[in-house]
Amino acid sequence: MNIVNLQHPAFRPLHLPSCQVACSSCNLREICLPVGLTRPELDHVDRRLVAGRRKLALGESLYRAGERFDNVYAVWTGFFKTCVTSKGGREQVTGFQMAGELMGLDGIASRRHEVDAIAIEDSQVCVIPFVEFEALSSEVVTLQQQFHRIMSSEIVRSHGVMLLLGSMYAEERLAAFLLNLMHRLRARGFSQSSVYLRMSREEIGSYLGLTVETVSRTFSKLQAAGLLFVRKRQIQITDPVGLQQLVDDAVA
Amino acid sequence: MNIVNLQHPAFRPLHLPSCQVACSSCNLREICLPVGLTRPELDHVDRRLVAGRRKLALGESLYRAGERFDNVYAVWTGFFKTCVTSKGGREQVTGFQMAGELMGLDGIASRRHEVDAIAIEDSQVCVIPFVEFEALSSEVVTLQQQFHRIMSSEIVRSHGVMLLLGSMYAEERLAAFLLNLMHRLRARGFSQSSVYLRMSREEIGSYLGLTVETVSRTFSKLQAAGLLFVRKRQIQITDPVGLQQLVDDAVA
DNA sequence: CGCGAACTTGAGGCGTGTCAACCCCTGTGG
DNA sequence: CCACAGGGGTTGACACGCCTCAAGTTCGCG
Repeated sequence: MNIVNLQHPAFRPLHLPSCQVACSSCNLREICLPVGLTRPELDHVDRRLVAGRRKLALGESLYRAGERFDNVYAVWTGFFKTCVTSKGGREQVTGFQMAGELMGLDGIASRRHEVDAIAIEDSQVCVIPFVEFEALSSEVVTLQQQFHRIMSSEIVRSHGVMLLLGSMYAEERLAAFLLNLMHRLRARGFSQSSVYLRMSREEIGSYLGLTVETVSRTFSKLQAAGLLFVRKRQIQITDPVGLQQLVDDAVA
Repeated sequence: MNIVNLQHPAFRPLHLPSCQVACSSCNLREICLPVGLTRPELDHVDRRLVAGRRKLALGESLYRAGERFDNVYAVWTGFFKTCVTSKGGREQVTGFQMAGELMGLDGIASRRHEVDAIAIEDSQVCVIPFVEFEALSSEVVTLQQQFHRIMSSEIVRSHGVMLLLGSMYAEERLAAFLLNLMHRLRARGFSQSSVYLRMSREEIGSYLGLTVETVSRTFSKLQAAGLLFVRKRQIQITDPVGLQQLVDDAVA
């Protein structure tokens, strides 16, 4: 009873906006920013990068487009979406972020955030002051390299989304979305066949460039094809190979 | 006659794959990687980042998806496109790059290139060995910051493309594309109303998630609406404000 | 028990893809 | 010089996938 992980959300005063944080003792250190850091490097990061934590309830925004950029954020628990909004008021979800993923990179260029980041379930993030982080990453080479890899991955991911939005049918888009989600969840130790979706059909549709109705119909179609079972937000993938083929065979 | 700019393509032995290069004397230093560097910093970069140059003919590839990643590249002259190809063989243009813009950032994460980069006119690029660049950027803070800004900009740009692909009509997409192009050309001292497009309708269509025919029809429609004149690849923007409105008013 | 939010399903319309014909321009070769 | 082929671009007719609008279901909650 006295060897419980005090880092666990259940043992933290959740109403406080922030508290002391240490990458070295975080259960996410193998999939988050400090991947590959040696013990001394980790300690160095702990001493220098005194990031606080911030707790957000479902629907709360971590930051909004137009706000001043000071920090990047690592998701610790929970789930987020990021959206751009056009002048005409149209909204496009540009991504969903889960534990260990970085948010706020969009703000580095202009020193203002360019998207909204909104919690789609009760969540907690590590706050990383960017100026300090940049300084630290000059000293800790591995950290710098990891940061560059993360930004690069985000660019690669966006290219995949462009391909999806530019040239795939609804079924293919949804299949690609689900496979990507399962893949990321699996890397975090969750089931690779069953998910409870944190996002609404509306949000999925916005991400995939489809309407709610089309998303719903497409779920039904994939179910009818025997690839998965749907019940509201509970998804059971029954034929991952078939789903993957749907994505791969996308035209020719 | 003896104060000509010897950096100019016309005065260089174009058949050589590379030659000595100096950021400090490059006419692009104010829009390329070394933006904001002080004179001593520039000199430092010149000494350490002995990038060669590489010349490519129209249609040649700078790198291909799957190839090993060693360098990033700065466009010096010419024009490039980058494309992802799905397993099914579908191709999506993910961007067009012009003088001063960086290519190859997609390879940092996996150490393999994830897209094809292809010259869409005779071009020259500066070759920047990435390992050395990363080391140098630890020393020259301004360079590191500028690099982060560039990667961030690329992420922001891709979000804009997602918005475009996910929720805009053909007219709006083409208008947004043209305005973006004109904006970047203007920053390089070119006319803000007239362009000769380096890319085919096919390539524009791939970038915008449209077919050749729709791109062609949409050009005609914009011309009929009095927003521009088209003659093959020669474009004359006659009503930039109207074009901008088309983009801004995109739904509500 | 009733209300609202999220989701599903159906019917019909619209924007864009598909297919095909045609034009224009350029380069090649007689 | 003209004939011809080929690639890029334009235009039209039609098909089809997805959006729109509308109704109905399920579930949680006051």
